[in-house]
Amino acid sequence: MARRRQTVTIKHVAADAGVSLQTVSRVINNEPNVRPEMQERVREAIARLGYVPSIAAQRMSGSRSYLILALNDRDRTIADWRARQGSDWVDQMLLGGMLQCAEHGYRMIFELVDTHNDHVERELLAAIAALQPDGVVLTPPHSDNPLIVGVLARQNIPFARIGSLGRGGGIPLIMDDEGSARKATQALIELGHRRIGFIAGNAEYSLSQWRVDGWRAAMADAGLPTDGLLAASDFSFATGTSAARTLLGQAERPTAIIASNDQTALASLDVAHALGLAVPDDLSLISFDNTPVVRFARPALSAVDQPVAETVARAVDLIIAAQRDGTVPAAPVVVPAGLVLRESVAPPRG
Amino acid sequence: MARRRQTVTIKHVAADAGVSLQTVSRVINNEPNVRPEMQERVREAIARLGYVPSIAAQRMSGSRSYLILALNDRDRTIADWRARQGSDWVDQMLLGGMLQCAEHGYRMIFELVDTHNDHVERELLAAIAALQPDGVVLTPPHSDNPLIVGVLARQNIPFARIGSLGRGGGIPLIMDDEGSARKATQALIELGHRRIGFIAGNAEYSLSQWRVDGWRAAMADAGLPTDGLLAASDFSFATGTSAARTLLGQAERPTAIIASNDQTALASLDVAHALGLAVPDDLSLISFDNTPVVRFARPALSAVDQPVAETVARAVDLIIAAQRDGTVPAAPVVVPAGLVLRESVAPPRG
DNA sequence: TTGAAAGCGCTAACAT
DNA sequence: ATGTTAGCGCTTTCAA
Repeated sequence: MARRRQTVTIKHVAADAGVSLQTVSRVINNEPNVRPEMQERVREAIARLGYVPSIAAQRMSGSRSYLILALNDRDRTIADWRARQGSDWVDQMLLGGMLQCAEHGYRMIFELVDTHNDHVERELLAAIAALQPDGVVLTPPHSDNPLIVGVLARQNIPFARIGSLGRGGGIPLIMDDEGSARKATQALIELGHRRIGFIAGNAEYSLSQWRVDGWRAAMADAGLPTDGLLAASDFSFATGTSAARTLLGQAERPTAIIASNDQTALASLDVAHALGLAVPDDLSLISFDNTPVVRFARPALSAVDQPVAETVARAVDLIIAAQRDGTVPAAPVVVPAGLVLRESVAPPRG
Repeated sequence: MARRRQTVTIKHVAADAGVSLQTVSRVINNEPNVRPEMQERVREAIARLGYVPSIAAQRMSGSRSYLILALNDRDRTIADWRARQGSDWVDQMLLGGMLQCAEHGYRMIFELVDTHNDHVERELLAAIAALQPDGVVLTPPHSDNPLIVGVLARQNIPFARIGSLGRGGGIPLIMDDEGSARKATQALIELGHRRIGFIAGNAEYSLSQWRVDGWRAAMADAGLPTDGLLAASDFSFATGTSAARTLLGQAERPTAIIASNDQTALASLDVAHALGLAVPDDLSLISFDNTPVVRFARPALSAVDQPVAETVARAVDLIIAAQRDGTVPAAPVVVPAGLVLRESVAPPRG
C-alpha cells in the first residue's frame, strides 16, 4: 500500500536555509565547526518545516539508531501478564527506562527472549540485526546468561546487567539485595524476634543468594542461629506454600518470616491462617518486591521496595554514556532499596 | 563509539547462494517469480549465514518498517505506574499487541503522548517522522482526539481506534461496553435488585456514556426507574467516593451499585464500610475493568472483564491487513466482554 | 568553516 | 524467471 516518503527531509531544510546537507547534519548532531549564525539559520528552518530526522536513515549511514532494547524473560513475563496477580515489574521498567530514554532522545523497545532455549543466541542476534540497537538492558535471569552476555560482548554493544555482579562484560547494577535483606532482618531483631525464618527464591537468580546472605549476616551479627530457618522456593505461590509449611511445621517455629518475593509472602500468609496463626501477633511477615498486591493483603504486608524504575533509568543513562564516550562505571552500581513497614510486623508474642 | 556495520547483509547471502540481490529480496518478501530450487538455495544460504534483514534498510528503500506504534495517554499512564495500584492496562496491551505483532514479524513500540496539549500534532508527527511506523494503535482518550485522528488520516497511516466508534478514519474497535453494562445490570435484576445505582466514568471517554446507556437500557427493559441512581466520577478514587456518598446518602438508597471502573468500585466499598453497610448483604457491587486489585478486595469484587489483550491483538491484525491490501472492516469491531461474579454480589436483603 | 561525493542495506522499476 | 540500475535520507569520508 501507499508507499510513504519522508515528508520533510534534510534536503528541504538545507534548501530552506540555503546551506548544504552537511551543515544541517552538523547542526542536528551538535557538531563543532558551524558558525552561530549558520546554526541559527538552520535551526529556524528545522522549526519552520517541522523537520525530524529519520532514525532509519541515521542508522543506515552508520550513526546511532537511538534505540535501546530491554530484554525480559519470555515465559515468566507472559505468565505474569496472564496471571494478573498485579506484578508491575514491566510497568516499573517502562516507567524508569522509557522516560529516561525519552530524556536523551532515545526510544526503548521492549522484547521477550527465551532464556531456556538453545536458540537464545540466534534469537538475540536476529533482534540485533533487525533493530541495530545502540544498547541493551538485561534483566534477571538474562543478566547472568553467559550465552546472552557473550553475544552482546562480542557484538560490542553497550549493555546493562540488572541484578548481576557477573564478570564478562556489560555494566552490572544491583538493587542492594544483600543490604535490604539485612535491613529487614535487623528490623525484626530490634522488635525482639529471635527465630526469623527465610524463604529463598529461585536459585537461577543470583539475587536469591544475596538475599539469603544478608539475612544470614544480620542473624550472625546478632548472635542468632539460623538452623532449620531457611527454606527454598522458586518464587511461586506453590513452592512458597511448601516452604512456609516446612518452617511453621516445626516444634520451635519462627516468630517471623522474610519471604524472597510477594508471591511466597502471600503463600506464607495463607499457611499462617490455615495453621490458626495470627499475623502479626503470632507471626510477623516481610516480603520482597512490594508489588501492588501486598498493600491489599490483610493484614497489609511489609516489604522491601525494589527500586526497579530508578535502576533501569540508571542503566539507560550508563548505556548512553558508554556508547558516547566509552566510559563505564569502575564498580557495580548499587541502587539502595527501601523497607516499607505495614501491618504485618509486630513484636513477638509473650 | 564503535561504528557497527551489519555483519551479514543481503550481499553476502546473494554471493553465497550465487544469485542476484534481487532474488534474495524476492525470497525474503515471499514474492512470486522465483523457482522453487532458487528459493531453496537462497533459504539455505540465509539459514547458513544467520541472515536477518535490517529494518532500517528495508524502511529506507520505501518498504515497510515492521513497526507498529501503540499510543497511550502520558499523564494517566505515568500516574498509574507511579500509584502502583495494580492497574495492568499496559501489560494487557503488551500481552495482546506485542505477541500478535511478533506473529507477523512486526514489533510494537509503546509511546506516551499528551492528549491535552497543543503540541499533540507536532509530537505525533515527530514520532511518525522518526520511526516511520506501518500502523498506529490508539487507546482512549486518544481514539477520539480529532487532532490525532486527523494527523493519522492525512498521513495515510493505517490506525486502530480502541474504545471509539468515531468517524473520520481509522478502524474502530470497542469492548462492548454497552452490552456488558447491560449484562451486569441484568444479573443484579435477576437476583431481585430493583434500585441499582450507577457511577459513570470520565465523560471524556466515549465508553463512559455507553456504559451508562447499557445500564439505563437494562433498567428500562425491566420497567425500573433510574431517577437519582446515576452519579458522576472521573474514574478516580476521590470522585468515586463522592459519587458513592451521594448514591448511598439518599433516603431510599440503592441495594446495588455498578461502578465504571475498579477505583470507583473500591471507593464505593470504602463508603459502604464507613456507613456500616455490609457488602454484599446490604449492598451488592460490580465494577468494570477487572484489574488485579479487585480480586484482593474484601469481599472480592465482581467485575466486567475488559478483553484488553484480545482487542489489541485484533487491532494489530487489522492494521497489518489494512496496510497490506487496504482492507478494513465495514463495521466497528465489537469484542465481547465477560462478567466475573465474585463475593460482592448477593440478592438484596429482605 | 563549509561543501561535494560516496556509500550504508535494501527494494522498486526497469530491463532481459 | 532473473538480473541491473537507481535511489531512499542520512553521515562519513575527503576536498576546498
